[in-house]
Amino acid sequence: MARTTDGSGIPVPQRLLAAATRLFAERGYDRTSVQEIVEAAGVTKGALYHYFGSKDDLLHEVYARVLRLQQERLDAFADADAPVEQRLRDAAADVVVTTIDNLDDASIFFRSMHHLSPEKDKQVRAERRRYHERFRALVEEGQKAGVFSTATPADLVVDYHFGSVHHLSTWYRPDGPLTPQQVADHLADLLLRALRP
Amino acid sequence: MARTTDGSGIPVPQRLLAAATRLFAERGYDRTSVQEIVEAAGVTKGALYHYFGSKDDLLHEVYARVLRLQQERLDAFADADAPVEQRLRDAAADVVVTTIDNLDDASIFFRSMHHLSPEKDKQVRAERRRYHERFRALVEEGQKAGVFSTATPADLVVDYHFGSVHHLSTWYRPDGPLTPQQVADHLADLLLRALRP
DNA sequence: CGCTCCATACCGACCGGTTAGTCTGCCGAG
DNA sequence: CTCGGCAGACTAACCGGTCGGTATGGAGCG
Repeated sequence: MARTTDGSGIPVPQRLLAAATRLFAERGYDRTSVQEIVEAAGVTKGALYHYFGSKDDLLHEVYARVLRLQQERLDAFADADAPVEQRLRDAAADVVVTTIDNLDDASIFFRSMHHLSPEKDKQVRAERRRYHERFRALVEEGQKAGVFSTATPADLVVDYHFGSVHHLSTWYRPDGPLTPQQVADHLADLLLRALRP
Repeated sequence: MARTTDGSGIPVPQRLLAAATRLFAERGYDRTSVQEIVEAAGVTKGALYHYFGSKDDLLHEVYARVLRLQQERLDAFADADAPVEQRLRDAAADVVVTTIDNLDDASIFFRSMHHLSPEKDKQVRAERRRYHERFRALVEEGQKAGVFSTATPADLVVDYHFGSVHHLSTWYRPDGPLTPQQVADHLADLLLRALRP
């Protein structure tokens, strides 16, 4: 049996990341001590600093994972072979479902950006920008094709929708009346309805 | 010359609140030390703890101010003598303008709620709820009157719009191409367009 | 008018406690 | 024997909050 696992069979780095994610979402980055993270992961500081350069690194890893996941999904929907209305609707709904499925990541994402070191912050912003622009391109495509209204600049439309995604971690509760898919359908519908010519 | 002012003529408690607001928005609540606040306000800790019970109290004051302001404005627009479409549009646009005019407060508001003590958090949540429900009532009124679509539950519509307001502090820059009023008109327009039957 | 006295406003050294990060060394696998 | 993987005691830097002390303006009184 390798030393890198305990009874759970999950490697130490991933256990640390999972514990950090949960705690960051629960109490916030600054209110979570390194000691708490390692205790939750069942190791000690030595292990943490063996795999990660700093507490900040841990946060950055959370961001990197979320960004990679969302970008991949958006690309898949945007590249699909379907009318632009359908592709936008699918992408808009998917980001909602994915966000709800990873609400911890989402609340960390939007609440703790300012805790990243300047260089990591720059990197994260660059990746977010890529994501935003891919989404905007979808809106612009529909506008040029005449199926979406041009009354509102595409940038604003994208920020409008992401605002609601951003906001999810504030109000969505898994034990509420709506399933993630239902919320996603409603929010995507609102977006598409706002874009009707 | 009274001791409660320096050359600026602004009383100490307000100077402390202003300094705290700026610093909380800039670096976050936990990253702002009490020492930094009192230095920025040109006083010492003795003065701060003379007027405020704790650092937490300072944060609570920021929340109280924002909530009072927004609630007053919403009530005024909602009680106006105009068609419901107009009242909702005005209220939706106004909250955007007011938020942009106080972007520091806004970023603190949505990023630092979890730093409030449980009782203060409860109080703030209760006031937010009142605000949310007043807004929702407007949407429901329009839905019952048949001027708004009933495809989406009113609660979700409200969360959708507030998501975009919430999001403003992330992307809006005063030196950008759009004035606060233009952004507000666009966002209110998106809301009303999404609500077309 | 002048003197006393006190509430208010504020100062700043200090305290107990916490924190991120370091470092030395053990341990078991290959 | 060696080396990655980890333990855990340790440190230096803060941090929020306290507290005894000081200065000032005005109220009350003779």
